[in-house]
Amino acid sequence: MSGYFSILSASDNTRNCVLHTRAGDVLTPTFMPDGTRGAVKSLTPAQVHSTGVQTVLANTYHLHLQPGEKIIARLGGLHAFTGQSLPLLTDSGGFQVFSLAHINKITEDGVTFKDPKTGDVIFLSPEKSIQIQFALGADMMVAFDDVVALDPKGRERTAEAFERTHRWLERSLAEFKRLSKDMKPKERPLLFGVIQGGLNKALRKKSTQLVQNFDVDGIAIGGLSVGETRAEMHDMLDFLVSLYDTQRPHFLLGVGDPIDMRHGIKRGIDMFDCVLPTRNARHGMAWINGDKKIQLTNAKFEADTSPIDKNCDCTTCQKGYSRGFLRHQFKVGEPLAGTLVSIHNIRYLQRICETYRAPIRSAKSANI
RNA sequence: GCAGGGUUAGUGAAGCGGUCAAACACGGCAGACUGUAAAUCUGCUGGCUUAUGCCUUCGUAGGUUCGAAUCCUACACCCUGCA
Repeated sequence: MSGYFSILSASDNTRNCVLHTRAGDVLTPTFMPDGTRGAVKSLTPAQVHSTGVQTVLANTYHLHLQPGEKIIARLGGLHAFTGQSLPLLTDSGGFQVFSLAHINKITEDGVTFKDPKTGDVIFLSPEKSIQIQFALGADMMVAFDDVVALDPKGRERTAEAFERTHRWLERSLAEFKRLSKDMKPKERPLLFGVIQGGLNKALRKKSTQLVQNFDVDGIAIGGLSVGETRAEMHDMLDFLVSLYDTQRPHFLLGVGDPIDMRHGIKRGIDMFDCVLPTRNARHGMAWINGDKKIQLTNAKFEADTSPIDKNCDCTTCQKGYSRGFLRHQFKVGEPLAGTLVSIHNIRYLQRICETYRAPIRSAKSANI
């Protein structure tokens, strides 16, 4: 924790900070799109950049499986490989333990996966995950955690996953320190530990304290947006806000609905990542002013000449692509439609973050 | 001209006496999607209406039968051989 994180201002629990990564500074609050396999689906790095995004995610599990970190390292590391100069954050693969749950075995040592496509059996552990993330060349990393669903079956495992996540964090951090010990402070990546505990507040509180007792650079909140109701998620964010170490960044994993982001930002969250803006874009959904959603594939847009949102400053809306055009491209299966709406949706989320950044800064400078 | 095959809902295509308003696919309409096994998945898709209801449909017109998309006859159109 040596000067990599600066708080510019804070108003109530909404924060305006700068995260200094080895690949550049990131202003928060910020939304980071998911480029799971090395690309934000359907977008070029330049298109991603056009949305004002400052960081892109990639996934340890998926890239390990294909093409493998050795190939990526040979191709120059994640930045050169993906053509993305922005700071890159890799997720640990912990979420895949959860999302691919029916094809894995979890032991204390780690997790055994079977690739649903190739049948390849692979093993992931806290050490392995960190090693892969180093090999990939990530600027920010996430410790390998144990995520559980919030359905009845998952809830039975909440305590177990909670405890294991902390044991795994200890191992993740040890491996992280081992692999970064020869790096200069400004050259080393940042590591986020993950809070778990399901919807159990006592466990969540304990988890927050335990994770923050470790020498991790950032706090990630995991295990939310995995099937709970919006009220349950918001309630947990309300509960956690007073428990965070304010001197470290707070990263809410997997949340990217506008309403949830606004709720999170007001409760101390600095960073978000989510597949929602891009996945839903490919499925024809666009957010418009007021956090409302429109389904561009709907017949009513057939002859609609207006852009997705006339108040939007994204390149898709600025270039005047009409709803009617986008609907047509969706109906004929043209990938361009998903691309154009992905740009719009990511920009929409990024603009939400900017609206929470700007007022705080201007308020502060006004006070000065 | 002769012989054979075919004509089914928006399209393609099953069905070959009752359990057929008619499989399935596509198309159409709508919904879902929150650390991406996701350009995916789900529902509806003759009409009226929402009921274990009625009505109209399987090229056209007749017929057989308690009952026909399914059998018979004629006609129309299409395809393939032989002339």
